[in-house]
Amino acid sequence: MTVESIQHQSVVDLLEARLREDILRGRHTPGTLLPPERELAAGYGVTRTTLKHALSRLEQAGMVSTRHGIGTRVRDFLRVGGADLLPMLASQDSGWLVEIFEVRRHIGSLIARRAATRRTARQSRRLAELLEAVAAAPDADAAQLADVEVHRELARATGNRVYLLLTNTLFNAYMPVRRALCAPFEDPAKAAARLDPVVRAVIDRRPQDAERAAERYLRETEKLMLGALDKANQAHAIR
Amino acid sequence: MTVESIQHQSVVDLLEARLREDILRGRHTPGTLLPPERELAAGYGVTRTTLKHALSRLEQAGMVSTRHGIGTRVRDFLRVGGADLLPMLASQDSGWLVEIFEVRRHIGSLIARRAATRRTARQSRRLAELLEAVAAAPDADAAQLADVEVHRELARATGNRVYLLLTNTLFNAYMPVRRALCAPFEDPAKAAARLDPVVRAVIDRRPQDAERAAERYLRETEKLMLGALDKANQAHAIR
DNA sequence: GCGGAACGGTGGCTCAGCCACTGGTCCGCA
DNA sequence: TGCGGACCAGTGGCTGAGCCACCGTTCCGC
Repeated sequence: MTVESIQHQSVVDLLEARLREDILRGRHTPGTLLPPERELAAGYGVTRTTLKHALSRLEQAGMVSTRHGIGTRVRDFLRVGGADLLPMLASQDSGWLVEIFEVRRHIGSLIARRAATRRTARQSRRLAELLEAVAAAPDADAAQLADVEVHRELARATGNRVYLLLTNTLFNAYMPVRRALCAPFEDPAKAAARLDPVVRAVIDRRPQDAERAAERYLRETEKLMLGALDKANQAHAIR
Repeated sequence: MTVESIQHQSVVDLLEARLREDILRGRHTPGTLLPPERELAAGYGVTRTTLKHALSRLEQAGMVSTRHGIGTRVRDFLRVGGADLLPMLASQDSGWLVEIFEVRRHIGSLIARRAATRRTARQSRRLAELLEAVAAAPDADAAQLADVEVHRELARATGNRVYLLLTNTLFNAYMPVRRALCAPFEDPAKAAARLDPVVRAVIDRRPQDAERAAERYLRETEKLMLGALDKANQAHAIR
């Protein structure tokens, strides 16, 4: 049993999730003012202090903006929000996953190409090690996490720290739902074999090949993930 | 003088900024526990409640992680953090700007290419309008904001909402320092002229041209921005 | 020797209250 | 009648004290 599987949902966490959901579902329209804090807190059955903690997080996430003496306004977050909204959007509506994967594919290819021209010797060694770790993973879950590490190292090998942060953002986006997406890693050895051409091309400094291999790898992985997801959804629908 | 005339920096805002700075400057090493909340609050001269608001934001930003009964640990945010850290990193150290621009160039080209194949008729019209708005901007500041709108619409024209969020993230990263980067927009008409080939190629559905034009536009703009920044830094150093 | 109870320390959350900011109203003066 | 300033009601900002829940350790009794 891993640490992350059991999340202690604190009151603030729950409240935040609920507020977010109410906003995403359109109960509070973008552009309008939320009810006063005292009223809202009473409505959700919590203290104003607790409500403020939750609102404060939503504000930092860019979903609402608060002004002293005025109130709290729901922002048009799809217009001005950043990629850090993705985790909550993805767990709310799986339509986002398709779009996330597409972008991941494009950017992943970019990263692989660039890593192939910039990687250091040390990073080559590390990539080889991490690929080994994928193959040696005891189960799908561990393989999935090991796979993420390989991609993090690829991003690091671009020599541009922003690529690493971007990769993290995209991974974070499907971390909350990753359990449903571990199909490609059921057989860790095969997963490692699919990933191998990418790592090899980067180590051998073949940018074009690296780009193509990454594109291919990401496309295959995506297909397996979404295939499993569809199947699950169908089973769910039948039931 | 009471408060900063323009900025409404609340206590929580200031406290958050200060904590962040202390972490970024290495006063609290990643991996270690922060002092207990009661102690930390006393140290900063605020209530525990207020401190918690600030910590709660930092936690959501991925810079610290709090566990009940244990304490608050400083996370290795460069390893696991997302792109939403960029605004604070960029305003802390201008070295980030160079890397942000590079990624912006790569992804901007990607977006232009894709927009050229996917844009709708409505989006074409809107792009043309927004380009007009850049040319008609009264000053550099307005031109810069109008320019951002064009890029947002380009991202929207990819048909993939994740690209819009990503674009927002990258823009947000240099929004805090954008005043120092308005050099390319001193002459709004010229700025619009530089941007014109990109918009035109997208409207005409010429993906390859759009990609190249975007690459070129972003490279030029970047050069102007960083050139102005260097000059400012030199002047600053001399003084 | 070992298992469970107790303890000290930590964060989670509540409560009641006062302060500060905003926008509108209303009154007094010209 | 027009207008400017004082006032007021409503809103978020912040406080301080307090209690609860959780964790790791220690210590005691079996």
